[in-house]
This record gives sequence, structure tokens and C-alpha cells, in this order.
Amino acid sequence: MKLSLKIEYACRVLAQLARSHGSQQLAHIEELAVAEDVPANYLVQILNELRNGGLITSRRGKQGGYALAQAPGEISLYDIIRIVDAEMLENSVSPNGQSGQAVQAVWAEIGDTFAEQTKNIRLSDMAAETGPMYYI
Amino acid sequence: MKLSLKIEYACRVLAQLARSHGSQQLAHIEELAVAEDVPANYLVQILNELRNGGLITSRRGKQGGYALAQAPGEISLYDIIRIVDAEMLENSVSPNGQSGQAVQAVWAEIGDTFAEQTKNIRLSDMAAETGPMYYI
DNA sequence: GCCTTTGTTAGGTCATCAGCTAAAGAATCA
DNA sequence: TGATTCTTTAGCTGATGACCTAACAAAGGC
Repeated sequence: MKLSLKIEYACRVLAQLARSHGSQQLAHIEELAVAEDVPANYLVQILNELRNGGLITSRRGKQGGYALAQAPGEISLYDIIRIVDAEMLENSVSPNGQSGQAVQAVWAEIGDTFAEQTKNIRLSDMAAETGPMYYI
Repeated sequence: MKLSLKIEYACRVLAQLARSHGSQQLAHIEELAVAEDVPANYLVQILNELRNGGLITSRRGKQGGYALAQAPGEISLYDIIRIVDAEMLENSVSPNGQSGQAVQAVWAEIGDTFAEQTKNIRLSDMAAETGPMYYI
């Protein structure tokens, strides 16, 4: 399954925030960018969308930073996609042509499955410890 | 689910070919383009890929045209995607960053579901009669 | 109050590519 | 031979994804 870098970045950064969820520490853009290997300047935009979408909160100034707005178990992959790349969830298939309707119906079914599956995947599933890290 | 126009066009045209499968008639590009509302010049490329992929056969010259190489029940949606837009089936998620592996694993699962589902959908499902057509 | 640190916002760039066009070439048959 | 149809390849173009730049606003420390 091909997906946009934007979604991938959003998942990684949210997973990172999930790890520090519960502590009082706020994460800084620069830290997140380094930890998850995401261009900081691009990350700024993504964090903005996530905040506008209600998944994270932020504070400015000294002691500022980002934190999850909900528990990692409350945030679904569907939520993330809807906020940073809603287009991916739309059914873009047109009913044109003699076979348009039948083709559209088939893809609608696939889209439903996809939506259902992403709703059942939680941020906590992506923030799980990945086992020991091997530094080279 | 968002998908490329190319896949959509391929599905519609193949569904059209499926309807005339069994008859000795070969379909012409221009006919297919009109019946399925696909730009003829673009369709040329798609039919080429489908032929190279082994889904259809063609004949040049007078009495030339296109036909399915297999029965509509033998061709899966997975086959179609693999031939005209293989990239959609690849797992493009990188394992970079601290959460890369966990995120990658989640998307691999989604990709597996998608592949499985498309393998179970056959061209015959998309060539089903769509009921009465209403001409305006 | 001022300065530093942080996030906020708007805008721009740059390469890539999906979608489409066009046209010359090759096969088939009358 | 010549009309017809597919075959192949080359090139165009507008949109977009992925980033970057830079001015701006808030919060806190001194």
C-alpha cells in the first residue's frame, strides 16, 4: 500500500509523543524532528494540522512544546489520516462510462474495509516498543 | 480510498471487454474509449500495458482489435493493479526514526489486507450488469 | 520592560509526475 | 498497393507533494 510521506511522518511523530504521554514534559519540534527523522520545516506544518484537528495540544514560549490531547488508545489511525490527508479516504471513482457504476461499487467496498481497519488501529499500536535498537 | 485514474480506466475498459468475451468480435480502441468515457490517446497506453501484462490480446490491421486473454472470472483486481500501477501495491513506508519499525508493521498489515481483498475480486464482479441505464 | 525561546503563519520554490497528445511505424487484409 | 487498425515512442503541461524561508506572536526569565 502506497501512502504519502505526510501520513508516515504524522504517525511517527505521534508515536513519539505517545511515548512521553503521561509525563509533564512537552516535546519540541526540533527534538521530534531528530528522533523521528523528519524535516523540521515540514514537521511544523504537520504539527499544525494535527493541532487544528484536535489530536495534540501546544504551548508557546519558554517551556513550550507539544503533547497528545488524548490517550494513545483513544487516537485511531483513521483520525490521523482524516486530519493530515483526508483525500485518501474519499471515494474518487466516478460512475462514468458503461461500467462506471459497477467499478465504483467494488471500490466503495474496498474503501469501507480500509476505513474499518484504520479505525481499529490505535496510536498505542504504533507506539509499542520495537524491541532493542541496534546502534551501528 | 483514493486511486489513480489509470486503474479506474483499466477496470472500466476490461469490464467492457468482459461483456463481449466469448463472442468472436474484437473491440476497437475508439469504441472502448467512447463506451467507457476514457480519452482514446491515453487508453492506447493502458491497453499496451495490459497486453504486455498478459491480460488481453490484440490483432493489428483490418479486423484487428482487443479481447480478453482469460475468462473474466480468472482475472482479479489484484492482477489489474499489479500491471498498470504496481507502485500501489508496494510498501513504501520506511523504517526510519525511532517509531519507523512499528509504523511500518502496521501499514504492512493494511497492505496485506488490501492485497488479499483485491485478489478475491474478479473482473466478472465489475462486469455485472448495472441494471437499467437512464438516458437523459 | 526587554530579551530569549519557543510555537504560528504565510508564502515561495523546485522537482516530479499523472494524464494527455501526437505521430511515425508495423501488421493485416482486400 | 493502399486502407485500416494496432504499436511504439516521444514529448507536453498543469498540478501537486515535499520542503524551505522568514516575518510574526506568545510565554517566561532577567
